[in-house]
Amino acid sequence: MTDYAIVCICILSSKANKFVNAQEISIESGISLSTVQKILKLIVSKSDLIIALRGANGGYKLTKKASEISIIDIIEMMDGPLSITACVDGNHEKCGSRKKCFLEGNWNKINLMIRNTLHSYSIADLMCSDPMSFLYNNKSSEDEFNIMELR
Amino acid sequence: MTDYAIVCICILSSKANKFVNAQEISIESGISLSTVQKILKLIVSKSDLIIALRGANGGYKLTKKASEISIIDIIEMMDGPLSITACVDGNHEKCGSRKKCFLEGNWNKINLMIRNTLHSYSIADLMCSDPMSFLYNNKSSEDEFNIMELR
DNA sequence: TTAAAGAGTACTAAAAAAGTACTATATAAT
DNA sequence: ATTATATAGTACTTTTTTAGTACTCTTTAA
Repeated sequence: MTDYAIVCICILSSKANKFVNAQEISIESGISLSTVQKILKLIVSKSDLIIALRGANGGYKLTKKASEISIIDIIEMMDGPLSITACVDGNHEKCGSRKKCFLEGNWNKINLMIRNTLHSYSIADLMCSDPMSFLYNNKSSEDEFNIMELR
Repeated sequence: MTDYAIVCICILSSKANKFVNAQEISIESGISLSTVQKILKLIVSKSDLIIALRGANGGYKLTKKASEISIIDIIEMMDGPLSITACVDGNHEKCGSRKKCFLEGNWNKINLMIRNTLHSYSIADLMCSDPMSFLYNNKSSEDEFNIMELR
């Protein structure tokens, strides 16, 4: 579902400033119409990333540029807060072996790093076919570091 | 399940060089005996991380030190290769909108970074209660960088 | 020889995810 | 105003995945 959401957003971003309806997105993406419809209305209701226009010639439109939408935004919008294990962050109550859990806050660190990674990638990065192009884009130095790590 | 696996491995590492049976681990962890049994035999069959001894006084023992077991090893042993989306790496056939998929190899980069993060953490790091202690441990410079990123 | 412990497999149940269908609401064009 | 078109919202069904359980077989130490 999150995959689909990202694909839909990519398509919308490739036709920015224009309302694109669910059927067009379905055809472009190969995702079934009903699924596209479901995902788009979900995104609209859960975020301000997309605005919708009803009625004839209606459709969906992104409110931000592709470079301003980070992967983590979409993932967390679809799946809720990122957490690898049950007892990350606020979820400590659900950890059955609470007192015995000596892992404590260490998961949080790992989690934070992964969030960081996902945060540093935008939809624009995903759509870009030149794997190195974001080296010379206007990205923060934090992001540049991550690129070094890729090797 | 992967959570459980990590907890079991942590317990084993706290009693290294000694065979610990499933029941002990169940009691220590709070995880039900049958689940502990299931996980441990799974780990034995899928990796060489743990060796088992049958019969009286039998049990399980780690083959490596906690600092030598990375989180990614356990996660990928339990869940298979890490991939956020369906069309990462070898999975390109399963991506329905293959030709239309303009995301191509970009997911792989993100994936690689996340693997990298998880690779840089060991069971020892997880068990360590001092959040900064791995700064002065014998870890690679690559890992040190990751710590910086945490702030 | 016996009791204890893991190995392997098959089955069941529960939870999550995905997909579908239907009704309501809004909008543009006529 | 009316109609056609498009999204909003919700409820339901199906499928898939995950988790948990039970049983039989094999190994090992006392």
